[in-house]
Amino acid sequence: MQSSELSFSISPSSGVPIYRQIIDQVNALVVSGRLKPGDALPSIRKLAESLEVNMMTISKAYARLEVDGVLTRVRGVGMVVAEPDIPTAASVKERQAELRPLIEQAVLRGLQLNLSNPQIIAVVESILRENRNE
Amino acid sequence: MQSSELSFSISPSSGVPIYRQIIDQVNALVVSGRLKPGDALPSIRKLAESLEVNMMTISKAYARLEVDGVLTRVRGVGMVVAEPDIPTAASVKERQAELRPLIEQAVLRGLQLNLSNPQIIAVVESILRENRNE
DNA sequence: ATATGTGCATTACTGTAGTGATGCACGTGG
DNA sequence: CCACGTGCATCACTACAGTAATGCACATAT
Repeated sequence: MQSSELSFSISPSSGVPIYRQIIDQVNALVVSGRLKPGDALPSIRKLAESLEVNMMTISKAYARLEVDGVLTRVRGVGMVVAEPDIPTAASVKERQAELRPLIEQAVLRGLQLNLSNPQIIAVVESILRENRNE
Repeated sequence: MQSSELSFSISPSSGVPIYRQIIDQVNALVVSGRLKPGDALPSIRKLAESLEVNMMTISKAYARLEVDGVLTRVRGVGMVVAEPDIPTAASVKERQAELRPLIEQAVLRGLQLNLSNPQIIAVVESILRENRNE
C-alpha cells in the first residue's frame, strides 16, 4: 500500500462546501480513469490532516461517495474504488431518466440566455470531448 | 387589466423551495412564449393568497426574476414581463461560457451513470425538442 | 494480547437559506 | 385630496447544511 500520491486541493472560501469539493474531485479521478477499481484512497485521517479540515468532513464525503457506488469502505482497512460495472442494473432508459432533470435545468438556462439549439449542443459536445480520456 | 388566468401550482413538500418553484414556472412561461413582453403578472398579494404562502416569498421570487432580467417591477402598477431582446449585450461565446458550468455538472453526472456520448446528447435533444414551441 | 492503523457514531456549534408578520412608500383612479 | 392597489423594507423565527471534537468498533501485524 504505497502512497498513491493523490493530490487533492480545496479552497475553503470558494463558496463550494469542502465535502462537495472532495466528492467532485474523487468523481473526476474515477470517471477519467486515473483511479481504477481496487485502488486505495488516502485514509480519512491522512487526508483530513493534509487538507487541514476535520476528519468527519472527509468521512461524510466518502460516505456519500459510497452511497453513489463510487467507493467501497472497508473498516480497519480503508476506502477503495468500487467496481464500476456492477451498476448496469439500471437500463439505459432509466439512467437517462435519472439524468434528465439535471440536463433540463441546464438547457432551460441556455434557452433563457437566448442560445440556439446548435449553440447549446456545441457546449455539451465540447465538454464530452474533454472528458473521454478513458 | 383582465385576469391573465395564469395557473401557478406549487408543492410545498416537494423539497424544492417555494420561491424557486415560482421562478422556474415564470421562466418556463416566458421562454415558451406563453407570456410575452409587456404582459402583466399576478400581483404579489393575489398570488400569495391563491397559493397560500406569504407575500414576501412571492416578492423574493419576483425580485430574483427582475435581477435575471425576466421581469420589470413597476411600483403601484405591478410586475410586467421585460423585453427579451436587450440581453444581446453578451456575445454568443460569453453566454456559452456562462452556461458551461451548469452543463458540465449535468454531463459529468451522465458519464458517471456510464452513459455514452450519444445517449447523453439524446437527452439534451429531447429536452430541446420539447421547448422550441416558440 | 496489544499496539496501531482503519472508518463510524454521537453530539454540538454556527451560519445561512427559506419563510413569515407587520408596517411603510409609491402610483393610480376617484 | 383621498382611498386603494401596487411592491418594498425591516425584523424575526425555523430548519437544516456544514463543520467540528471526542470517544468507540473493527481489522491487521507483531
